[in-house]
Amino acid sequence: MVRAPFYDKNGMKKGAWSAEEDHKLRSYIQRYGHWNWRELPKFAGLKRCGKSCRLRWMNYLQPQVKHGNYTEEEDALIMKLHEELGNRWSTIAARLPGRTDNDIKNHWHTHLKKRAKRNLKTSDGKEYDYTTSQTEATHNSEGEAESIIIDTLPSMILESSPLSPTTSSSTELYSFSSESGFISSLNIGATEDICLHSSEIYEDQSSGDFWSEPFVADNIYNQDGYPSFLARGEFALPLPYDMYFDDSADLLYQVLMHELPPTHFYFDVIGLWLRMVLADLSFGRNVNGESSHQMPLLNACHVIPALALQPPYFITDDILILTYTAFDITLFTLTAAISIL
DNA sequence: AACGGCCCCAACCGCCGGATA
DNA sequence: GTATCCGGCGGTTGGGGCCGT
Repeated sequence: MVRAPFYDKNGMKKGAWSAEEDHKLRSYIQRYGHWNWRELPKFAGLKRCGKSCRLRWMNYLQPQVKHGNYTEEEDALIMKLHEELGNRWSTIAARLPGRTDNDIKNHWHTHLKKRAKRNLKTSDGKEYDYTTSQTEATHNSEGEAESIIIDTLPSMILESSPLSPTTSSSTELYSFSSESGFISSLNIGATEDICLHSSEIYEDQSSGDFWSEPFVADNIYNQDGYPSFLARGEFALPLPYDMYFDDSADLLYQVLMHELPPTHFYFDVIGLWLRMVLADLSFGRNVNGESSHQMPLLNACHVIPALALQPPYFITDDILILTYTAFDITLFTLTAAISIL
């Protein structure tokens, strides 16, 4: 029924999606939203292009999406709307909750197109009375009228756009994690996990638990959503604060490289996280410092708590905390903790 | 049972418009 | 004003499944 999976010349997987891929994509989006389709597969641990991920999510994985089993009233509505709008499938889909443009398009070509032709012929020149058909169809067996719901179902998924500055506070971002109710199973404190090199971390994406598992450390945040150790002032910047205001993630990464012993086994892992987060933040704001619709704060949200997670392992007496405040991400302060043993 | 053709639909592709740099 | 990026849209395709011969 679907195309056999294969890899293109760029190493991107194409063709049918596996259950594991579905699980990774669904888990990631349900937890962090889709902030940038092109970047998303990297963080979700998928070897797919962003477009493919978007398509898979929009047409198949979204929880409110219905498959098949078109009702008579849905068929009638599609035929009526198609007569009015033509092949504007997305517009038609917007009028049918739970149905996607692709699904409606397929349904039209495989079922309704023939029926429309047949209706035109059998009605002997008379137009098919969609209104009558719909009215009849919307009465159930008890004779009570059922209205066709036009409004889109409220999505349970946190959408990334538009993410207004008002909703961009760190408090709300962190509470998103908490309200989702996921408990971290990331046992990063275990010796065998700590000793992973960053390249192994990347490779481990396919196993699921590194990137796909949530990072939550509720007890380490104060009521403002900041890490409690940060609120207590238990940090110091190794360089003038202005040094950290820069668009370049690489620059800050270089600072870290200079400040920290590169042989430290934490360094690769945390440096990698920090690099990714900073790249996201740079990417997510425009020249005026305004957050754009592509703001990947949700991604930052899922990375940052991890940095302060498991206090016995990351919060030690010898700790370096770097604070990077994006210009107007509304008091959102990115804090990375680098443990130096 | 074997074969071939059609059906169905998930997924791909190319293009477009809007936003941003 | 122009270039680039990204998401969205609609047309098309690939191939497994079904059905008739």
